Amino acid sequence: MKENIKKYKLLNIKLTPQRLAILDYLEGNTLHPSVEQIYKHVSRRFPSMSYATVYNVVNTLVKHKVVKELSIDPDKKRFDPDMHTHHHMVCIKCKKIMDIDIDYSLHVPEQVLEGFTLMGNHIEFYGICSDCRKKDKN
Amino acid sequence: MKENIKKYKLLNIKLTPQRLAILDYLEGNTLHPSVEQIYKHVSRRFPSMSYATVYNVVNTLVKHKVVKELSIDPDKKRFDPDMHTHHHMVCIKCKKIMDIDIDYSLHVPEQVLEGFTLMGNHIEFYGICSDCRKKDKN
DNA sequence: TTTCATATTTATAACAATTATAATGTAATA
DNA sequence: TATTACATTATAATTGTTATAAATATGAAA
Repeated sequence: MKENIKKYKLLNIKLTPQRLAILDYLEGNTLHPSVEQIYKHVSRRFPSMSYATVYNVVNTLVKHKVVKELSIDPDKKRFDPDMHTHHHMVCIKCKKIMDIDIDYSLHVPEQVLEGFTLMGNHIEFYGICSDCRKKDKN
Repeated sequence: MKENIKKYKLLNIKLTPQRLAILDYLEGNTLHPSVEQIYKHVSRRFPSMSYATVYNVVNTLVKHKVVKELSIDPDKKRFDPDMHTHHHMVCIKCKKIMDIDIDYSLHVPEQVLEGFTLMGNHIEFYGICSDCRKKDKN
């Protein structure tokens, strides 16, 4: 995608085929993939790709605020290319993560903050997705 | 604490000194400690305590819904003995986690859920705590 | 273009958090 | 107090992630 080439130019970091492939995979991706999933996908067309590169690239993208690191899944980091404020719905069975694009304005009173400087919030809704619900009936 | 002895009896699991020591440490604890912190504290009075035991006990407590596992800190699991619905404020610098006891009633419309069965939610407020803010000024 | 300094990729080692295993020890019950 | 199932312990194994260092590729300048 040409858009992603521009994106890298704007970041003033070197544009490598590996970086482009990873950003292309992430762009518009709502699966909230882990490093493993990114590696598995991208290495199909890019057999020389190493896990280290995926970690490097993904960490670079996070540092440059192009991608968000999610700590919803306690076992592994997952990544979200959608940088605008939104929330997530997580299935406690299959760990699927879905976007929730609702604006909840959450206020925290000064006396609760006690000097804490608020920068944002993230809501995790949890429950069981319809797929897992169906499987349960067996 | 006698309360915690009762708690174990109610769970119908064996009451061991290790389990009691860990639950005693967690009870009323608002530090959201990691396994390492639990180990370090409890092993002071209990030198034979092993990391494996802390993991075992803590996982048992989570399974029996006496303690909650938090995946706020991407690097390690942290634990919260407060089982009533509440939220957290996390410092992005020092990873301190503080409780937020405000009831936000968050509604998700049916057409967004698409068959997902909601069981609860958890809000993570993030920012910089007053301690870290002070240190920054140096 | 070609050259060059620097950043990136790669393979692999190291590390940290967590789980699995197997031997030993202990709590609850009869 | 003897039995038995379950817990603890030490340690090995596993998994996710970061660090290292050599080889390579990129972007910019000549």
